[in-house]
Amino acid sequence: MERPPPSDWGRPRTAVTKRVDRVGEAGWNREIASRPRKRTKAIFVCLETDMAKKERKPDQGDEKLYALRHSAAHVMAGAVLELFPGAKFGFGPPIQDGFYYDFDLARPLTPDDLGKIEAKMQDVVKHDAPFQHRDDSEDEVRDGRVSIYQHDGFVDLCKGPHVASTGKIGPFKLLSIAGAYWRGNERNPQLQRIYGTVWPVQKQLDDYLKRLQEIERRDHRVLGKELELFRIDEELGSGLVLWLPNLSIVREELETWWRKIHRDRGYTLVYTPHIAHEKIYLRSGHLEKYGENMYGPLLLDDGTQKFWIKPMNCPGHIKVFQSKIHSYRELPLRIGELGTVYRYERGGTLHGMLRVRGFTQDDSHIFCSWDQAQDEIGKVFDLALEFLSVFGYTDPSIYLATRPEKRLGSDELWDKAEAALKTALGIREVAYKVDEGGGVFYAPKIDIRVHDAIGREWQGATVQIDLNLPERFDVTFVNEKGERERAVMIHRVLFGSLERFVGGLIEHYAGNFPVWLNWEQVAVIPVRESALPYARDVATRLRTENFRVHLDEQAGDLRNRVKEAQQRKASYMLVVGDKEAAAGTVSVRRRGSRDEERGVALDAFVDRIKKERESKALPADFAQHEPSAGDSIA
RNA sequence: GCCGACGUAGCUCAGCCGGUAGAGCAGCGGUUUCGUAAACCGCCGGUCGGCAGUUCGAGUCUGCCCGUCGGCUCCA
Repeated sequence: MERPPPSDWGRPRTAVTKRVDRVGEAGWNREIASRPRKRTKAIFVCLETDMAKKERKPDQGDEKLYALRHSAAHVMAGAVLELFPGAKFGFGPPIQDGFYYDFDLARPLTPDDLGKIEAKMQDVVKHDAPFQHRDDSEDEVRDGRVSIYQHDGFVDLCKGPHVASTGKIGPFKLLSIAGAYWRGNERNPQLQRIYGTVWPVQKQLDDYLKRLQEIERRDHRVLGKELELFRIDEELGSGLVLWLPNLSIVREELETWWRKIHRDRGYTLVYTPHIAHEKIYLRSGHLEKYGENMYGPLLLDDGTQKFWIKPMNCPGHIKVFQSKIHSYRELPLRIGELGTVYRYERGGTLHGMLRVRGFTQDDSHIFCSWDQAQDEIGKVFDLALEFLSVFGYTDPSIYLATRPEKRLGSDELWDKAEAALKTALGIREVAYKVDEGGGVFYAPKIDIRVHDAIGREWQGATVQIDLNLPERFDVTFVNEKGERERAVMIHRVLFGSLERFVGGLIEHYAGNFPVWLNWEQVAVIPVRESALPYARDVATRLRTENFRVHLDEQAGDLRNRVKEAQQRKASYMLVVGDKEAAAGTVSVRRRGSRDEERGVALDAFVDRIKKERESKALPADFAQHEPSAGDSIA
């Protein structure tokens, strides 16, 4: 079946086309043409547009890696063209750890094709054909200069840089096939994208592939099954998470701690309903702006009453605030809730616990005056950093996301809000990057992104100044002059959603939770039946200290029972036999370790694990890996 | 939602060109009493994602739907 070509592709020609209409947002405007077979197989035109002149993105690698990835992408494109005559080409940029290239082909690619393409690429690499650069061409182009790279019989018109010759391309591997919209716009036709990776030396490729395996091993969906953490049941509904008993314990601990740190910081914790009358979502603008994602309506009283399931907690918190008139003396008023919301996300976007349809936000709305706003933002900011560091997330980077093109509220308000965020960051002297236009339609925001144990970046916390709802709901307080004044509404989350956060934690810890969160803090394993009474005493003692203990009463091989405790990810295994019973000691073995520490006094152990629990210490088997070596060549 | 792949017992997977399901682990019942990552024997367990269709006959072929996975788009 022939798919229609992307709408703004050029017609095949015998020479480089001169039709260059406009510069796309993606930066590279290109036309495709084909030349007589023998000499030239395909031609790309890359104009030097503003975007093209822009610096490389940091994750595309330094200049050498960029060239390597870029060159591999072009060699791949050449190989694809040989195997699929008539193939058309989209973009093929370097990306973090590799490259991709988009193609329009007569038939869908299969995994087998990847091997064939790889083989062709190997041939080209063996050939060691030089990448030749020409700075102009015989072709007319309205604006910009044409820059051509050529290797073998294959001509690329693009800006480079490339490696000197195809032989300089290091070990590579094609990884996956995926669909991708032409120019990233979902109204456009879809192309087939091949992802690949390439490295200067074999060891780096091996390391990278090992890292991919490590990521797979940590996948929260896999660990979620193995450790009985959560389940998503088709019959119950996709995107809806069942927290199994083990993970429920983790959540309970997190929530308890969350409540404590919020009460300590002057937050008022509330509960609001899960469904609400249509009126409120008409007023808030949610139905208009967000209706497609909302569950509902629920029709009652013959359809005259409409209710919707809440997708956000803000309207409820505003109603809490408005339950009485507030004096400036009461501000800032910090209203917080572990608020469960439901959003109908498109099917293809769901992903384990990281992208679901029902989730609980640790949501807070801070109502204050403009004078107080930057101070409040600063406090949230400090809290967020403190909070994230407890989990061992490191190397936070801060982004200030400013007004997007499509937005609500006057420029004057946006100026004020952005200024408040900036000042808060400035006072704390933190380095931050500006994400121009990255704000949401109703608010500029500060995002905190952190790195996990294997160097991946996660969205940590976000702070926004809402410019929409205070107006719509006429949220006010009484100022010192006795006048009603518009309140500022700061919206913030720390976890984001508990589902996403905990899903991320599973991967971050690789299932090895610290003592304070672990569902099985101690496994008590008697060597044989004769030690069972003592084992019971040990378990009882620990339970008195509020530890979660698994007492292993089954008969069987000790080795096997230790293995099972390791597999359940118990933080500690206490093996007790007749010797321990006589001495009042335990033999301590830590999760992940093959060594045991014998003859530890029970009291000493209790003391140790209590300290570990109270300090929320990261587990001994937690290792912070180096961030991806990926972006430069040492 | 879109492109592609996939969907067999609680889990991981086998099942050749269509002839009416098989293993390991888990579970259960025994046996084993054993000092730190898999003791032995037996048993139970499957509307082969769902609904249609082709066929004498479908887990195997076709269509639609649901779900999952890799991405795109979107996002907490």
